[in-house]
Amino acid sequence: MLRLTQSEENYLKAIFTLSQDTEGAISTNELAEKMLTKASSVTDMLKKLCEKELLEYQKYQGCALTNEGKSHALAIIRKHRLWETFLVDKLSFGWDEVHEIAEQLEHIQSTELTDRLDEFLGFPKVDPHGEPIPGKDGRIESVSNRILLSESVVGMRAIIMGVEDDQTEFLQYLNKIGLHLGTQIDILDKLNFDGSIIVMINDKQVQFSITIAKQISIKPL
Amino acid sequence: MLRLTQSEENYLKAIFTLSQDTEGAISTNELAEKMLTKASSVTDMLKKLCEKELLEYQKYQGCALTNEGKSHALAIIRKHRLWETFLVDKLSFGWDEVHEIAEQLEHIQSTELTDRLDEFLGFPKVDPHGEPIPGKDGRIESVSNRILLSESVVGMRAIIMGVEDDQTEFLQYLNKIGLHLGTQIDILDKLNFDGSIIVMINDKQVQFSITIAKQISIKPL
DNA sequence: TTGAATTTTTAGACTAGTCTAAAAATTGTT
DNA sequence: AACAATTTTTAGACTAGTCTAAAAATTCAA
Repeated sequence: MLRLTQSEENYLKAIFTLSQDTEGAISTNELAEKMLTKASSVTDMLKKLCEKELLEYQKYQGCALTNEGKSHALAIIRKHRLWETFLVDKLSFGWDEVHEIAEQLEHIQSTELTDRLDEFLGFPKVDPHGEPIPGKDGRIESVSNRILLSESVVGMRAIIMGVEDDQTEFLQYLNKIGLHLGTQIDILDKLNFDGSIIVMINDKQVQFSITIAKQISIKPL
Repeated sequence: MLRLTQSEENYLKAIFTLSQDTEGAISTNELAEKMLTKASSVTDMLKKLCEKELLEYQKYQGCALTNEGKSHALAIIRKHRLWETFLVDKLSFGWDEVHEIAEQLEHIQSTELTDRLDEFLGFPKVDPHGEPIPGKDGRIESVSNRILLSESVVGMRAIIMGVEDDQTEFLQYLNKIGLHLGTQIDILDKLNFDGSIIVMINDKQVQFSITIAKQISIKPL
């Protein structure tokens, strides 16, 4: 397998995740924003990754991962989520403390290590934030009837199934209001003018902005 | 604490280990050989590390770590040895399979992670090769009456206490002849002309060159 | 459908780390 | 103490990844 730099790996991962909720090609600017870098840097990297056949790229037309590129991205995501699971399950870190460390650990090169870690953890299906962990073969087991909190309807009762993992402060906030994986919630109301959602959590009312509601996934009961 | 690149960390570690068995300053060439690089590259790096006050360096006079530099080096060695212990104890790797992976893991930046790993492993005192693991504070507990096999005398009976960890093939060879930590050996003979040592291991006679004998440490019984 | 706004690319520069080749300093030997 | 051998440094170049500023392409709106 092609050996990649950390930077190349980070680009692949970013393109993959952006592709998850975007139809068609990913634009240079979109990617630059995600990578906290400049469009010109992105262009350079796209040329290089295209050269290596990890993605398709045509000037001014954005990019899309090839199968090769996708499987690289999935391998990195697999490592990231396995390491997060290790940190929480074995080293007792909080779910809000592991993202940064996993960002480093995901670049460790050794398939053997990854697979043994997977086994050591008991082949977990999801990471501490509820995100599915891709298998050895890169397959992600589809998670049943999950929707975003932003797509819920008033009156619904649901279970918290997953949250975005990349903002420490967001996770700390969830901790503070007592929201964890498996927590039961009731959708009390939605405000039409700004999309805010009012939710009952452990007998307390909490209001989520639409931005937050898009970062939480739930399973309706 | 000062943030260092992987390359800078590798130089510090190399200088530290070379200093262990060399009196006075480490020469540029010596370091270049250890780092598998050119003397000119070493000179550049020494200037940079001197600038950062991690070592003392004067043109043509070699270098020596400052206390700051030493404690950085010890922190990296601590991480390396803890990760090796993790790989062998928890993920069932062989002692001959872990060096390369630990070379990557030793650069993960998180003191919290290191200390929790230490705890998870039960605060081990030595790694799978018998090398002592520096503590949080950088202190290495002195290992009692260990000598190099090369310094043994004929007729001596001893226990294997440690081996160099950085050559996979050497470790595989030791596996093959049934030599592990704790194995008992008898020194049968030493050949004056080349320094070879003939040893009895599990009722089998084995001959070690002086080069090998310097990479094995023992405790006389 | 054309001109303005936006997006994207190019050109050129910078840093970190490395290299080769040549110059300079040190060391060793007589 | 002087010269030869060795070691070390300097000078200049290269790659990867990034940046700024300017040019080019695309998109959008009147």
